[in-house]
Amino acid sequence: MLAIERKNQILAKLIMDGKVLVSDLSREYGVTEETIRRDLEKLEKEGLAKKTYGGAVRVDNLNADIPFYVRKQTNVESKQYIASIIGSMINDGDYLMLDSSTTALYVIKHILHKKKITLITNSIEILLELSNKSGWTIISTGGTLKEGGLSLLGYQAERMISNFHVDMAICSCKGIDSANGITDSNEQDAEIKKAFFRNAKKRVLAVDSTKFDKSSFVKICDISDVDLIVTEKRPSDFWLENLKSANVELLYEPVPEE
Amino acid sequence: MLAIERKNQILAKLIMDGKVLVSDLSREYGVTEETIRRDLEKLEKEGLAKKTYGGAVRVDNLNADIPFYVRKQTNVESKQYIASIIGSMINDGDYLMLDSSTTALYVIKHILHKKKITLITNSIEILLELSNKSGWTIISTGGTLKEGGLSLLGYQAERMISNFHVDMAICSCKGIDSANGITDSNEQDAEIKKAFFRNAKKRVLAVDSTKFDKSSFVKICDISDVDLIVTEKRPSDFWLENLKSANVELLYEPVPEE
DNA sequence: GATTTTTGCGCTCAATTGCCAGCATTGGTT
DNA sequence: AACCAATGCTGGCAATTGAGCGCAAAAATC
Repeated sequence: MLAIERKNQILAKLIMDGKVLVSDLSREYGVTEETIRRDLEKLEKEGLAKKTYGGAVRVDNLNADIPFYVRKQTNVESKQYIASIIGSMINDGDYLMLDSSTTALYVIKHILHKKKITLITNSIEILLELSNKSGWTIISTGGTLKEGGLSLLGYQAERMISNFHVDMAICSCKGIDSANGITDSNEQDAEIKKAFFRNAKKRVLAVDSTKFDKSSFVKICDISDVDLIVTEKRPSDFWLENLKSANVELLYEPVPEE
Repeated sequence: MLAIERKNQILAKLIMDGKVLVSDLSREYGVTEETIRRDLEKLEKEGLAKKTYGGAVRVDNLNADIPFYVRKQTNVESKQYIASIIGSMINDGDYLMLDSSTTALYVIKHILHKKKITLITNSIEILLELSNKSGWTIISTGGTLKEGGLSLLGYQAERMISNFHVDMAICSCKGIDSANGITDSNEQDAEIKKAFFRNAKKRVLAVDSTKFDKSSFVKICDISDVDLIVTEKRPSDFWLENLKSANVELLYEPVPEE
């Protein structure tokens, strides 16, 4: 038996059982315990096992599996909070559009208990999250896979979006600024968001407070083009006034559910 | 014996058995171990093997890196083998369509080292697998997420597919039968495969040998409509004759690469 | 027939494994 | 809490086996 084969089998056993014992493995493979320890040592170096006295245990680094998830998850609490507010506005039977943001994914997690949701998204993570969901209608925009990301972009996606009209579109952005409006860091993402907003009755922008007074390269739309902005804490008086005059609703606290 | 011939036989053995030993192969082919090592070196460069002390193992991170969807992986060896044959037919710069089958996913894993591939797929797993790939163009068909699955279906997907024309479409099926042709278990999947085939110059059907003489509910197309069938072992004389008269190419062994 | 590719040989280097001695950890006992 | 025996761990060493490299011969290709 090849050394690597033994190592792989140990890994498989480790994954299945959660733990392995040096003594067992030594007997099972007919090698000395030192050899087993050296195998476990390698697995530990690869981040797949954690050695302990007498054996090793599994290390559950599901995050490490899908490299995409490694991206920096900034402001998780803010995004969760924003997502919970948005989630509380969604009702059974709603028709939604969601972009490919972390916040959108959190929104999904908050509304998993709702019935008969129909949604259109360009996020592959959302599709994955919902692959076991029954009773919903989940439509992917299709399009070109963004390099190094899990979102679908391009004119095919835009055209697909244009075929649908929904109650509410939920998008995020990179910056919101009174001079430049709502902006994103690249054209393709911005175009998708434009398309979402074009085809939704209610346009919801999810932005954590760090995005205020920032602007990025590509304009998505004017501030007055969105219907509702959801953030995680009370913006400055300037912004309250600004949004009010632009006739944009603002939420930074949970809404009482019906 | 030609060097390439030996290399292909080693590959076949590797895929079927999961591993090969340098010492065995050296004895079996009557060449020195260096020669075998050089063969394995080439296979490793092509991404088809992983050299290790004493031999080589199949690139079998496949089982390890799809931890969530631990769906029953039937006939893994057959599918791997079929995928390697198909993979060897794909060249840098090719335009492909791939359906949402396990075999298609394996094909992807076998061609990760190719350059500038453009592909269209309705498989979410393939999108995931390729989310970190740079230099390729990866297009999702979009469409409705299949309940309990990771594929995209529906007329939106079909329409997206109809916008593209590719060199080769690679699909699987549930059954192939001389009376009923090529069949699948549900209409939506079948429609997608029809669309793939409609828009491809070369239509490749990947079927493990258990699918022969089976038929399912929905017809995809006639046997004579496909250009190439790839399977993992020599079908019966009846089928050889049948496919020959239908003018369908058949492969069940690795093809010599250029 | 010339050129490129493949193969074999001899050599050195590297990897794997087992063994052993000494040290650390554990769990139970006083 | 201190102690002790059992079990496990670590690091060094040696033996075995495989790997890598350069070069020359053989084979295939043009």
